[in-house]
Amino acid sequence: MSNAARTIMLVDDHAVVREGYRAMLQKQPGLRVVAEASDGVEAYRLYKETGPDLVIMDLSMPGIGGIEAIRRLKQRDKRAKILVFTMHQNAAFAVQAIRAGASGYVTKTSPPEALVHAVMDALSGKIAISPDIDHELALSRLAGERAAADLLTAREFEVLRMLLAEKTTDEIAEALHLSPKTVANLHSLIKDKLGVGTDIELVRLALRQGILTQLDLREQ
Amino acid sequence: MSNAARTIMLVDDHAVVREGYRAMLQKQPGLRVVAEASDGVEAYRLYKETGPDLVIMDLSMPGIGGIEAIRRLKQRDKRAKILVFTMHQNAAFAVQAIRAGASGYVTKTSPPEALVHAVMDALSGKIAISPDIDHELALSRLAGERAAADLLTAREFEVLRMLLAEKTTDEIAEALHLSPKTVANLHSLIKDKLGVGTDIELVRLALRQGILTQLDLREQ
DNA sequence: ACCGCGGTCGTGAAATTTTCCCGGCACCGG
DNA sequence: CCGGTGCCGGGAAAATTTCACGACCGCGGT
Repeated sequence: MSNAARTIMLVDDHAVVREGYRAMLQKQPGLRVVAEASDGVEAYRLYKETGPDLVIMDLSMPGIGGIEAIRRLKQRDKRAKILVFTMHQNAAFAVQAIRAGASGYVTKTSPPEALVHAVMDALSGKIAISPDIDHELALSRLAGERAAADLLTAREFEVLRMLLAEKTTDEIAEALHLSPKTVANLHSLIKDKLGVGTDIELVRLALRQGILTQLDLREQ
Repeated sequence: MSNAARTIMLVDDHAVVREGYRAMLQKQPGLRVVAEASDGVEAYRLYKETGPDLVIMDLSMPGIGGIEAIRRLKQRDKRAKILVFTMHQNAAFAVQAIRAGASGYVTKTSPPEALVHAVMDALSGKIAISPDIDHELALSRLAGERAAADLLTAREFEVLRMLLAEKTTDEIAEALHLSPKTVANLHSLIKDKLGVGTDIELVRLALRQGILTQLDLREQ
């Protein structure tokens, strides 16, 4: 064990949560919080300045989301260690985060020890996953629910995104320079591939898989 | 001012957030956290035991949600003071919470002082609303977006709920002992009344208005 | 009692959309 | 070159959505 304290940066848009992190982490000797950010771009800036040993990051944040923030941090510093700590008990998010380069995924419902434990794991290079997420992942595998992104071609996925965001078939057709007919065909094909019967199921699936996050709904 | 410390109960399913509350509140003299609960039923039990001056409560919790928890607490003790502190920057939730009897609604993105301030307001009998929610409310009024529940008749609302939850028109028809034709008519009428063109917009509206919460999506 | 009104339920027919099957085109690996 | 796959759209049948209409019921006012 090294003598020097390991440095940590906190990234969460809720001040109260950052306070909570601090209260939990400062009980642990050998850890020191050296920076706090409330969104992705601030996190990037502060990372450059302070170069912490570990970043603890939430996923849902204004501006660029947590996933994108992870990607950018890893792009800048391949060895950056980022532990995701979020309320989303959603396997799809965990998969995305790990793919983006996260060193671990812990949900906020976990007991305080779990966070400390995960921090230690991450610092020593291990990947830490919450038991509840492990379970979710296992379930989704068992259910054979494949990720929409894997199942659909790029074109189909694009149309799906627009269906969820835009309004009518015709608008999508114009935006993509396609015949309305083709969009309708794709719409039908997508539902077929994803195994849903109605548009409402489609939206629900998209939400489960994190294609459409709640946050997206508010903007528009 | 009374000499005795005002007592507070924290209700939030995320341990880290409760830690955060504590760190923020203990800086304030005259406040004392006397109980912590992680869900609605536990909150109810502890309220009976400890009878705090103020309850700080999150909305999204396992089991009975925060809104229902507020209702039950107020039912037991009409004078209970409950301050909602949540991540949901959603006017519809705020309206529901206040109607259920909450003494205030503050979002987690608010600066720490805002929470302390709201706590003081609530303790002195005032109703505290976050500026961002005020703004949301104003916007929704301006947009003339009426609550779906007000706009629809009981029957229509029932069908809407089932559309969002169940699957096909035929299944709803059977469950409600209606002709499939009638359900289709209602479906059409609902979209007309709510001013949406597609089912996808319908789901998004339902999410905005809190008719369908994200949590509902996971269960089923 | 009578009326008007709003909500509910259903029918039928037209308009639109969804679905299904098809062919053409381009690209890629064997 | 050929088979497989993705992409783009046409056409026609099938299903759904929409619209107009009528009937019933409960309710309050006159």
